[in-house]
Amino acid sequence: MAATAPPPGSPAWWAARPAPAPAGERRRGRPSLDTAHIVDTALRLVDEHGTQAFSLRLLAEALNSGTATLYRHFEGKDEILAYVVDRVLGEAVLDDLAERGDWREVLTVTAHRFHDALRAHPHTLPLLIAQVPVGPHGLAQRERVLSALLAHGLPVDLAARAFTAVTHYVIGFTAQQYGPAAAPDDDPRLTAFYGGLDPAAYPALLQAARTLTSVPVDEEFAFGLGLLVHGLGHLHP
Amino acid sequence: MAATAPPPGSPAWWAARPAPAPAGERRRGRPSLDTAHIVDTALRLVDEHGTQAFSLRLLAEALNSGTATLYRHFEGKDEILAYVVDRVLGEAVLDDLAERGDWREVLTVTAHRFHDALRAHPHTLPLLIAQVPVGPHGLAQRERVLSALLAHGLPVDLAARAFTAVTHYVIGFTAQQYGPAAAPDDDPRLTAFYGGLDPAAYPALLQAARTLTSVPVDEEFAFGLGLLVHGLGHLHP
DNA sequence: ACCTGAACACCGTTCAAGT
DNA sequence: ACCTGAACACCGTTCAAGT
Repeated sequence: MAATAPPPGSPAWWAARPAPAPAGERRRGRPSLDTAHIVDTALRLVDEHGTQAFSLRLLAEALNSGTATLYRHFEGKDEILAYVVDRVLGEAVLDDLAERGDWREVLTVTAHRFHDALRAHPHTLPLLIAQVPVGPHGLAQRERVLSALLAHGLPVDLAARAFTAVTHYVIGFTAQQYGPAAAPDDDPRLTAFYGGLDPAAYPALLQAARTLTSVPVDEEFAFGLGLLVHGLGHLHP
Repeated sequence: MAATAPPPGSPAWWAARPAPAPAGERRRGRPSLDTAHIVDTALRLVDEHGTQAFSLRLLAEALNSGTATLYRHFEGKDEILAYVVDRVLGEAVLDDLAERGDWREVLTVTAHRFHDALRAHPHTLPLLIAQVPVGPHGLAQRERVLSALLAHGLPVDLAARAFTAVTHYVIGFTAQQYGPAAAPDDDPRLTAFYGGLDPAAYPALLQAARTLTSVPVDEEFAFGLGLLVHGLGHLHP
């Protein structure tokens, strides 16, 4: 009867959490450590040291506690990381969307804000990918954006699909551009890498690389986003 | 002088590899294990057990060898996983792109093939996100697609940005839809999850969820892709 | 009742000892 | 010269012993 336990971060897993909406404290009365403080500290450590170097021992030490104590607040490392990802999504929530001029503006502003939030925490991107963003903050973001799109007259099916297309684009773009392995734009090693390729073997790629490296990344982000918004405008003026 | 070592999978790291183009064997003469066989086995294990459960001890056992032996072929776990990701990208390479009717078809076919390749190996998605796909197969894919787009008359700057926008969309979409934490479309727990949300707190989200769950995922993928291609057509007829 | 040191079974990586 | 068992310093997680 009891199927395999759902992986932390999946919808089924979040559904089993105490309360989807508020943060507050959880689990066994009023423990000595605040859960929000644990998540904040975990995010700071992931930002500073990366996912690889993040460990419960490191987290416990930063909290002046022991690893065993963490298990009184969370089920384990995966649960902590699921809350870290949701915390990052919380930074993408905008509450003035309804005041925007039209649905195009809502979508564009949402994408840029989401982009900024993810960019601020590049080491969390591989974690975000492994999860469906349906934690409390993820749901809040989705509700606000969809609500604003509907308020501006976009049909519900278009609004839903537009949200999916835009957020997926933002995640993919940010991950590739600012992910853990990405090089800075002006990294001489990147230039050296392309310069070291055989022009006979990669003619189109090298031609494109010359064009791309001269274009600011923000413009490239806006370009793809513009394609999506523009294409959508063709379906609903 | 010597900066910190570049992370495996980054452009700088790939640049330091022996040869960007061919596969073949590498490192210290002719070792007892074929590197391609190691990578194939590693991919199989990641597919079967997930990134989390994959370990060098598991890999060594599957190869009837010891973990120390693996270090005679690769620098470590990260390097093996970088090659695993590039191997998956190899499954997305198409070689009949030049025969397509126009650049729209090239882009659409590329996206679907990429989507299929990633979907076949969902556990590699978090790894792909952590990397810039500039291994041998990644470069081959990029070169072929760009070359076909140029051959069909797309200006080089549009071709480059279109490739980026489409691949990033595919990665983001596939990760969210088929990633390790994603639930199957028809998972009753997903329905239960949305059904358990407070309709007063999430009116727009629930309205959208009803629409979305009745739409096949493939159609949703095609929808976003269509937006990108259509938007691009507005810039270059 | 609540907390946690110390142990458990792992992990990636190294290296001296084998052949 | 090449290979690898066994060790090293970790890791996430558990639980009996402390307060």
